[in-house]
Amino acid sequence: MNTKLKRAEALYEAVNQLIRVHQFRDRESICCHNVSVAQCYALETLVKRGPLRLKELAEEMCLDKSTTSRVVDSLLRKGYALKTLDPLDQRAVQLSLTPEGHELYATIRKSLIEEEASMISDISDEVVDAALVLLGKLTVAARNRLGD
Amino acid sequence: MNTKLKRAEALYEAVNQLIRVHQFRDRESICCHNVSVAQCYALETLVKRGPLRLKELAEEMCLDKSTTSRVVDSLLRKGYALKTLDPLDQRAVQLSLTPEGHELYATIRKSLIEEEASMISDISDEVVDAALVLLGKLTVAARNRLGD
DNA sequence: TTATATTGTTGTTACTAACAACTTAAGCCA
DNA sequence: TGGCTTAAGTTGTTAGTAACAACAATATAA
Repeated sequence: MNTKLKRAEALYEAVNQLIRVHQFRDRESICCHNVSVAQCYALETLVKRGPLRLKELAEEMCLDKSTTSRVVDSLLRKGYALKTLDPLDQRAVQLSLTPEGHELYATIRKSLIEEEASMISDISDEVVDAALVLLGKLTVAARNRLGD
Repeated sequence: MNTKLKRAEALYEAVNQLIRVHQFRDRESICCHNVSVAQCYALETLVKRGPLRLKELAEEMCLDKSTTSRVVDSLLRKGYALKTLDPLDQRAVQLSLTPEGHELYATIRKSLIEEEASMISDISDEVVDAALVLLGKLTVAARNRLGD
Protein backbone atom coordinates (compact mmCIF):
# COMPACT_ATOMS: atom_id res chain seq x y z
CA MET A 1 0.00 0.00 0.00
CA ASN A 2 1.36 3.42 0.95
CA THR A 3 4.85 2.49 2.03
CA LYS A 4 5.86 6.13 2.53
CA LEU A 5 3.18 6.47 5.17
CA LYS A 6 4.34 3.29 6.89
CA ARG A 7 7.87 4.64 6.99
CA ALA A 8 6.58 7.92 8.35
CA GLU A 9 4.75 5.98 11.05
CA ALA A 10 7.86 4.01 11.97
CA LEU A 11 9.91 7.17 11.97
CA TYR A 12 7.41 8.88 14.23
CA GLU A 13 7.77 6.04 16.75
CA ALA A 14 11.54 5.95 16.50
CA VAL A 15 12.05 9.68 16.92
CA ASN A 16 9.52 9.72 19.74
CA GLN A 17 11.42 7.06 21.65
CA LEU A 18 14.74 8.78 21.12
CA ILE A 19 13.35 12.09 22.30
CA ARG A 20 11.78 10.62 25.43
CA VAL A 21 14.94 8.87 26.49
CA HIS A 22 17.06 11.97 25.87
CA GLN A 23 14.65 14.27 27.66
CA PHE A 24 14.97 12.03 30.67
CA ARG A 25 18.74 11.98 30.35
CA ASP A 26 18.80 15.79 30.15
CA ARG A 27 16.76 16.17 33.32
CA GLU A 28 19.16 13.85 35.13
CA SER A 29 22.47 15.05 33.72
CA ILE A 30 21.97 18.79 33.44
CA CYS A 31 19.93 19.66 36.50
CA CYS A 32 22.57 18.19 38.83
CA HIS A 33 24.85 21.05 37.71
CA ASN A 34 22.81 23.82 39.27
CA VAL A 35 21.01 24.78 36.04
CA SER A 36 17.77 23.70 34.41
CA VAL A 37 17.52 22.27 30.91
CA ALA A 38 16.31 25.57 29.42
CA GLN A 39 19.03 27.50 31.23
CA CYS A 40 21.61 25.12 29.80
CA TYR A 41 20.16 25.59 26.33
CA ALA A 42 20.55 29.36 26.69
CA LEU A 43 24.10 28.84 27.93
CA GLU A 44 24.82 26.69 24.89
CA THR A 45 23.33 29.19 22.48
CA LEU A 46 25.42 32.02 23.93
CA VAL A 47 28.57 29.90 23.73
CA LYS A 48 27.94 28.98 20.09
CA ARG A 49 26.59 32.27 18.76
CA GLY A 50 28.56 34.61 20.98
CA PRO A 51 27.01 37.66 22.68
CA LEU A 52 23.46 38.27 21.53
CA ARG A 53 20.65 40.66 22.17
CA LEU A 54 17.70 39.27 24.04
CA LYS A 55 15.55 39.30 20.94
CA GLU A 56 18.16 37.40 18.95
CA LEU A 57 18.56 34.82 21.70
CA ALA A 58 14.79 34.33 21.83
CA GLU A 59 14.66 33.77 18.07
CA GLU A 60 17.57 31.36 18.20
CA MET A 61 15.84 29.36 20.93
CA CYS A 62 12.36 29.54 19.39
CA LEU A 63 11.00 31.04 22.60
CA ASP A 64 8.96 34.11 23.38
CA LYS A 65 10.98 37.14 24.46
CA SER A 66 9.29 37.17 27.86
CA THR A 67 10.21 33.54 28.51
CA THR A 68 13.74 34.21 27.33
CA SER A 69 14.00 37.28 29.56
CA ARG A 70 13.21 35.15 32.60
CA VAL A 71 15.55 32.31 31.64
CA VAL A 72 18.33 34.86 31.25
CA ASP A 73 17.41 36.40 34.61
CA SER A 74 17.98 33.07 36.31
CA LEU A 75 21.41 32.81 34.68
CA LEU A 76 22.22 36.35 35.84
CA ARG A 77 21.19 35.54 39.40
CA LYS A 78 23.40 32.46 39.36
CA GLY A 79 26.33 34.47 38.03
CA TYR A 80 26.63 32.68 34.69
CA ALA A 81 25.55 35.52 32.39
CA LEU A 82 26.04 39.25 32.03
CA LYS A 83 23.78 41.96 30.69
CA THR A 84 25.38 45.07 29.19
CA LEU A 85 23.56 47.98 27.61
CA ASP A 86 24.04 48.42 23.90
CA PRO A 87 25.54 51.92 23.43
CA LEU A 88 23.99 52.12 19.96
CA ASP A 89 20.48 51.37 21.15
CA GLN A 90 19.47 52.27 24.67
CA ARG A 91 16.55 49.85 24.56
CA ALA A 92 18.66 46.81 23.80
CA VAL A 93 20.87 44.65 26.01
CA GLN A 94 23.86 42.54 25.05
CA LEU A 95 23.89 39.15 26.72
CA SER A 96 27.14 37.30 27.30
CA LEU A 97 28.52 34.64 29.60
CA THR A 98 30.78 35.10 32.57
CA PRO A 99 33.88 32.88 32.82
CA GLU A 100 31.83 30.75 35.24
CA GLY A 101 29.13 30.41 32.58
CA HIS A 102 31.61 29.28 29.96
CA GLU A 103 33.17 26.87 32.39
CA LEU A 104 29.85 25.38 33.44
CA TYR A 105 28.75 24.79 29.87
CA ALA A 106 32.07 23.13 29.06
CA THR A 107 31.64 20.82 32.05
CA ILE A 108 28.07 19.86 31.16
CA ARG A 109 28.91 19.41 27.49
CA LYS A 110 31.83 17.18 28.39
CA SER A 111 29.70 14.94 30.58
CA LEU A 112 26.94 14.67 27.97
CA ILE A 113 29.45 13.79 25.27
CA GLU A 114 31.01 11.17 27.50
CA GLU A 115 27.59 9.66 28.03
CA GLU A 116 27.05 9.66 24.28
CA ALA A 117 30.43 7.97 23.84
CA SER A 118 29.51 5.24 26.27
CA MET A 119 26.21 4.76 24.44
CA ILE A 120 27.87 4.14 21.11
CA SER A 121 30.79 2.11 22.39
CA ASP A 122 29.22 -1.11 21.05
CA ILE A 123 28.19 0.35 17.69
CA SER A 124 30.56 0.29 14.73
CA ASP A 125 32.04 3.54 13.43
CA GLU A 126 30.44 3.03 10.02
CA VAL A 127 26.99 2.74 11.56
CA VAL A 128 27.50 5.82 13.71
CA ASP A 129 28.70 7.82 10.71
CA ALA A 130 25.68 6.78 8.73
CA ALA A 131 23.42 7.72 11.63
CA LEU A 132 25.02 11.16 11.78
CA VAL A 133 24.23 11.84 8.15
CA LEU A 134 20.66 10.67 8.55
CA LEU A 135 20.00 12.58 11.73
CA GLY A 136 21.25 15.68 9.95
CA LYS A 137 18.89 15.10 7.04
CA LEU A 138 15.96 14.52 9.34
CA THR A 139 16.71 17.69 11.26
CA VAL A 140 16.95 19.76 8.10
CA ALA A 141 13.71 18.26 6.84
CA ALA A 142 11.98 18.96 10.15
CA ARG A 143 13.27 22.52 10.22
CA ASN A 144 12.09 23.19 6.69
CA ARG A 145 8.71 21.74 7.60
CA LEU A 146 8.41 24.17 10.52
CA GLY A 147 8.99 27.20 8.33
CA ASP A 148 5.87 26.51 6.25
CA MET B 1 43.23 10.97 17.80
CA ASN B 2 40.22 9.64 19.67
CA THR B 3 37.80 9.19 16.81
CA LYS B 4 35.17 7.61 19.06
CA LEU B 5 35.02 10.79 21.10
CA LYS B 6 34.73 12.88 17.95
CA ARG B 7 31.84 10.73 16.82
CA ALA B 8 30.25 11.08 20.24
CA GLU B 9 30.61 14.83 19.95
CA ALA B 10 29.03 14.89 16.50
CA LEU B 11 26.24 12.62 17.69
CA TYR B 12 25.60 14.88 20.67
CA GLU B 13 25.15 17.83 18.32
CA ALA B 14 23.00 15.89 15.87
CA VAL B 15 20.66 14.46 18.49
CA ASN B 16 20.46 17.83 20.20
CA GLN B 17 19.32 19.51 17.00
CA LEU B 18 16.77 16.82 16.26
CA ILE B 19 15.35 17.04 19.75
CA ARG B 20 15.09 20.83 19.68
CA VAL B 21 13.27 20.89 16.39
CA HIS B 22 10.88 18.16 17.46
CA GLN B 23 10.17 19.75 20.82
CA PHE B 24 9.15 22.86 18.99
CA ARG B 25 7.02 20.84 16.58
CA ASP B 26 5.31 19.10 19.51
CA ARG B 27 4.42 22.38 21.18
CA GLU B 28 2.90 23.60 17.93
CA SER B 29 1.16 20.44 16.77
CA ILE B 30 -0.11 18.93 20.00
CA CYS B 31 -1.16 21.93 22.04
CA CYS B 32 -3.55 23.11 19.32
CA HIS B 33 -5.63 19.99 20.09
CA ASN B 34 -6.64 21.07 23.58
CA VAL B 35 -3.95 18.99 25.36
CA SER B 36 -0.42 19.69 26.49
CA VAL B 37 2.59 17.64 25.42
CA ALA B 38 2.71 15.69 28.69
CA GLN B 39 -1.02 15.04 28.55
CA CYS B 40 -0.60 13.69 25.04
CA TYR B 41 2.23 11.47 26.19
CA ALA B 42 -0.02 10.02 28.91
CA LEU B 43 -2.76 9.52 26.31
CA GLU B 44 -0.30 7.69 24.10
CA THR B 45 0.95 5.48 26.90
CA LEU B 46 -2.59 4.48 27.84
CA VAL B 47 -3.41 3.70 24.21
CA LYS B 48 -0.33 1.53 23.79
CA ARG B 49 -0.23 -0.22 27.15
CA GLY B 50 -3.95 -0.38 27.79
CA PRO B 51 -5.49 0.44 31.18
CA LEU B 52 -2.86 0.99 33.86
CA ARG B 53 -2.64 1.83 37.50
CA LEU B 54 -1.31 5.26 38.31
CA LYS B 55 1.92 3.83 39.61
CA GLU B 56 2.45 1.81 36.43
CA LEU B 57 1.72 4.83 34.26
CA ALA B 58 4.21 6.89 36.25
CA GLU B 59 6.91 4.26 35.78
CA GLU B 60 6.16 3.98 32.08
CA MET B 61 6.49 7.74 31.69
CA CYS B 62 9.53 8.12 33.97
CA LEU B 63 7.64 10.64 36.09
CA ASP B 64 6.96 10.96 39.78
CA LYS B 65 3.58 9.62 40.92
CA SER B 66 2.49 13.09 42.07
CA THR B 67 3.26 14.62 38.69
CA THR B 68 1.49 11.75 36.98
CA SER B 69 -1.53 12.15 39.24
CA ARG B 70 -1.91 15.76 38.17
CA VAL B 71 -1.41 15.05 34.48
CA VAL B 72 -4.12 12.39 34.73
CA ASP B 73 -6.38 14.83 36.59
CA SER B 74 -6.20 17.24 33.70
CA LEU B 75 -7.19 14.45 31.29
CA LEU B 76 -10.11 13.52 33.57
CA ARG B 77 -11.30 17.12 33.69
CA LYS B 78 -11.17 17.32 29.92
CA GLY B 79 -13.11 14.07 29.60
CA TYR B 80 -10.37 12.07 27.91
CA ALA B 81 -9.63 9.60 30.74
CA LEU B 82 -11.49 7.56 33.32
CA LYS B 83 -10.55 6.50 36.81
CA THR B 84 -12.09 3.29 38.17
CA LEU B 85 -11.38 1.72 41.53
CA ASP B 86 -9.56 -1.57 41.45
CA PRO B 87 -11.87 -4.07 43.23
CA LEU B 88 -8.85 -6.13 44.29
CA ASP B 89 -7.06 -3.24 45.93
CA GLN B 90 -9.08 -0.37 47.35
CA ARG B 91 -6.04 1.89 47.31
CA ALA B 92 -5.41 1.55 43.61
CA VAL B 93 -7.10 3.10 40.59
CA GLN B 94 -7.35 1.81 37.04
CA LEU B 95 -6.79 4.47 34.42
CA SER B 96 -8.28 4.17 30.99
CA LEU B 97 -9.31 6.36 28.11
CA THR B 98 -12.79 7.45 27.14
CA PRO B 99 -13.80 7.08 23.48
CA GLU B 100 -13.03 10.82 23.19
CA GLY B 101 -9.53 10.15 24.54
CA HIS B 102 -8.89 7.40 22.01
CA GLU B 103 -10.24 9.55 19.23
CA LEU B 104 -8.13 12.54 20.20
CA TYR B 105 -4.94 10.51 20.31
CA ALA B 106 -5.73 9.00 16.92
CA THR B 107 -6.22 12.49 15.49
CA ILE B 108 -3.00 13.85 16.94
CA ARG B 109 -1.02 10.79 15.92
CA LYS B 110 -2.35 11.05 12.41
CA SER B 111 -1.33 14.67 12.07
CA LEU B 112 2.14 14.04 13.49
CA ILE B 113 2.68 11.12 11.13
CA GLU B 114 1.53 13.21 8.20
CA GLU B 115 4.05 15.84 9.17
CA GLU B 116 6.72 13.17 9.38
CA ALA B 117 5.68 11.93 5.94
CA SER B 118 6.01 15.38 4.45
CA MET B 119 9.43 15.70 6.08
CA ILE B 120 10.77 12.57 4.44
CA SER B 121 9.10 13.04 1.10
CA ASP B 122 12.41 14.06 -0.47
CA ILE B 123 14.48 11.32 1.16
CA SER B 124 14.87 7.93 -0.47
CA ASP B 125 13.25 4.87 1.10
CA GLU B 126 16.60 3.19 1.59
CA VAL B 127 17.93 6.13 3.58
CA VAL B 128 14.82 6.28 5.74
CA ASP B 129 15.00 2.54 6.44
CA ALA B 130 18.63 2.86 7.45
CA ALA B 131 17.76 5.80 9.70
CA LEU B 132 15.06 3.75 11.39
CA VAL B 133 17.50 1.00 12.27
CA LEU B 134 20.04 3.47 13.61
CA LEU B 135 17.55 5.48 15.63
CA GLY B 136 16.44 2.22 17.21
CA LYS B 137 19.99 1.32 18.11
CA LEU B 138 20.65 4.73 19.59
CA THR B 139 17.50 4.56 21.65
CA VAL B 140 18.34 1.14 23.00
CA ALA B 141 21.86 2.28 23.82
CA ALA B 142 20.55 5.39 25.56
CA ARG B 143 18.01 3.38 27.54
CA ASN B 144 20.64 0.90 28.67
CA ARG B 145 22.85 3.79 29.67
CA LEU B 146 20.09 5.21 31.86
CA GLY B 147 19.67 2.01 33.79
CA ASP B 148 23.22 2.14 35.15
C1' DT C 1 7.45 66.68 15.84
C1' DT C 2 4.12 63.70 16.34
C1' DA C 3 2.97 58.94 15.12
C1' DT C 4 4.54 54.36 14.79
C1' DA C 5 7.44 50.58 15.64
C1' DT C 6 10.88 48.04 18.41
C1' DT C 7 13.15 46.24 22.75
C1' DG C 8 12.72 44.41 26.90
C1' DT C 9 10.22 43.77 31.48
C1' DT C 10 6.36 42.60 34.30
C1' DG C 11 1.61 40.55 35.25
C1' DT C 12 -0.97 36.67 34.58
C1' DT C 13 -2.16 32.00 33.56
C1' DA C 14 -1.38 27.11 32.76
C1' DC C 15 1.60 23.34 32.63
C1' DT C 16 5.89 20.41 34.02
C1' DA C 17 8.08 18.15 37.69
C1' DA C 18 10.03 16.90 42.03
C1' DC C 19 10.04 16.15 47.09
C1' DA C 20 7.69 15.85 51.44
C1' DA C 21 3.83 15.00 54.20
C1' DC C 22 -0.33 12.76 54.59
C1' DT C 23 -4.49 9.39 54.07
C1' DT C 24 -6.18 5.09 53.27
C1' DA C 25 -5.69 0.43 52.51
C1' DA C 26 -2.99 -4.01 52.34
C1' DG C 27 0.01 -7.31 54.17
C1' DC C 28 2.56 -9.35 57.90
C1' DC C 29 3.11 -11.47 62.18
C1' DA C 30 2.94 -12.35 66.87
C1' DT D 1 -7.21 -10.04 66.08
C1' DG D 2 -4.47 -5.93 66.76
C1' DG D 3 -0.49 -3.44 65.94
C1' DC D 4 3.59 -2.53 62.66
C1' DT D 5 5.10 -1.81 58.17
C1' DT D 6 4.71 -1.13 53.40
C1' DA D 7 2.28 0.47 49.28
C1' DA D 8 -0.97 3.61 46.36
C1' DG D 9 -2.60 8.06 45.61
C1' DT D 10 -3.45 12.89 46.73
C1' DT D 11 -2.25 17.41 48.24
C1' DG D 12 1.10 21.22 49.66
C1' DT D 13 4.96 23.47 48.22
C1' DT D 14 8.62 25.11 45.36
C1' DA D 15 10.98 25.92 41.00
C1' DG D 16 11.01 26.01 36.25
C1' DT D 17 8.75 26.23 31.28
C1' DA D 18 6.19 28.96 28.24
C1' DA D 19 2.86 31.96 26.19
C1' DC D 20 0.03 36.23 25.72
C1' DA D 21 -1.05 40.91 27.07
C1' DA D 22 0.06 45.28 28.75
C1' DC D 23 3.47 48.45 29.54
C1' DA D 24 7.75 51.77 29.65
C1' DA D 25 11.50 53.46 27.20
C1' DT D 26 13.74 54.31 23.09
C1' DA D 27 14.24 54.61 18.08
C1' DT D 28 12.56 55.50 13.44
C1' DA D 29 9.48 57.35 9.96
C1' DA D 30 6.28 60.63 8.10
